[in-house]
Amino acid sequence: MEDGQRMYSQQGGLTNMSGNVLPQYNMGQDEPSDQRKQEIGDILQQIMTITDQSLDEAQARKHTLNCHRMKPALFSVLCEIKEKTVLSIRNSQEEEPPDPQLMRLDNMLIAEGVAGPEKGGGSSAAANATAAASGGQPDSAIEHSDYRAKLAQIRQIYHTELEKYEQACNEFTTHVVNLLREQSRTRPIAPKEIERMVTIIRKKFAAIEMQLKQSTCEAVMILRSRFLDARRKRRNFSKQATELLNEYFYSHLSNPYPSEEAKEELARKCGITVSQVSNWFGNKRIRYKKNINKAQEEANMYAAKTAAAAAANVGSEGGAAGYNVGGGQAGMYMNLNGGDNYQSSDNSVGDNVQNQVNALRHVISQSGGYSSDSMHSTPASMYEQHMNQQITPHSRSQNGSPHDPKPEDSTDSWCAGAFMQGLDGDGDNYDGSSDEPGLKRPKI
DNA sequence: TTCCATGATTCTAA
DNA sequence: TTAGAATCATGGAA
Repeated sequence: MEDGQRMYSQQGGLTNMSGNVLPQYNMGQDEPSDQRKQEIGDILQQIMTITDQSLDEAQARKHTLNCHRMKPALFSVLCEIKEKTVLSIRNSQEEEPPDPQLMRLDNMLIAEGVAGPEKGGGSSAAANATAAASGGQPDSAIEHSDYRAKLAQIRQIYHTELEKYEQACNEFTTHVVNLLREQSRTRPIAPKEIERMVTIIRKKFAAIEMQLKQSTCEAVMILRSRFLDARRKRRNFSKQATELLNEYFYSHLSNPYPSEEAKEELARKCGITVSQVSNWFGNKRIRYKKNINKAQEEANMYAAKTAAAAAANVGSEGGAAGYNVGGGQAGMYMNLNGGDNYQSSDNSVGDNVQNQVNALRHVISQSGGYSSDSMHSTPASMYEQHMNQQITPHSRSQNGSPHDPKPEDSTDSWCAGAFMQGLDGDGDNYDGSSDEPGLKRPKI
């Protein structure tokens, strides 16, 4: 109230804090100046001591003050002072830009389908996420619905809490505004000051809102990692898929790097993604090298299996059917040498093709298909000759990846020479890869 | 419960 | 960009 006392100018008029003379309110021009001073001094004194009085006394005093004829003038002065103060505070608090962290949280919640419009939000986000992670696995639908349900639960909790928060914020703001308006009857409170108070309250509540959003984001992240993390949802490939992959691998043992087309074909046949095919071959190569003894057993098994399958196929179709082994797993295996399935991209011939050819020769000769001699006068013989010329260690795949194993070192890196000797028994190291695109094993 | 197989990921090098 | 290597994490058999 020191300020109030300073409001008196030495000239006897009311001044504001800047020392400007304030307008003379209806104080009665005929009253002596000393008396006016005395009255205002009394009012100020009463205001100063009002807090020392009992509640009843204060109420009575308040009423008296409210009815005092000088009250409006004094109130105006105090309002002006307050306005100046509030302005200075407000000027120091410029409009702040939106909190970037809050914006990030908002964006993420919208992207995840938790915030924003319900229509398709959570479910479509879940669908996209699961579709991306599942790679078309059959059980993805179950996990998708699970994920969707959990996401919907999070969404519901988030919206409930947000509603509570908004309600609490509004209630508290209304309460404070009403309180300030009530108080504005007895003390100068400018509307701008009330606005500022509302802003402060909302800012405080915004911190709570941020926590809510952050917690929700964390929950969504945990949900995603739990449901969509591929490692957690690893499933072994079907037996048939593994068989197909192994057949391809062991038939291309000297150069087990399927081209993109071959990968796509394998992926399609195995019901997995191209990435999974790539992963499988990556793992297979490294694990084959690490445990070559076991791998040899496996390779022998596949070679025998393939030869048997081919023999059965040829036998069932009669000798004239010859090399048409395009159907079935064995067919795929054999077709690697020039059939329809895998040859088109890299023209590589199966490493153990010699075994197969020998087996086929044996079976076909027994079934009267053709003799060893007859082969030399048929297109098959040309193919055979071609293959026999391909004794160069290994070919690179046709797509020419910079990391394709070089012919010189691929044998070493794969120990394929020794392994193929184990398979062939004749040390042929049969690769049969062709640099001539489009050379296909003709049907006999 | 333990151990092994296996699919996926990450990092590094070429 | 791809392959190799190491590693992680899970599934499944013993």
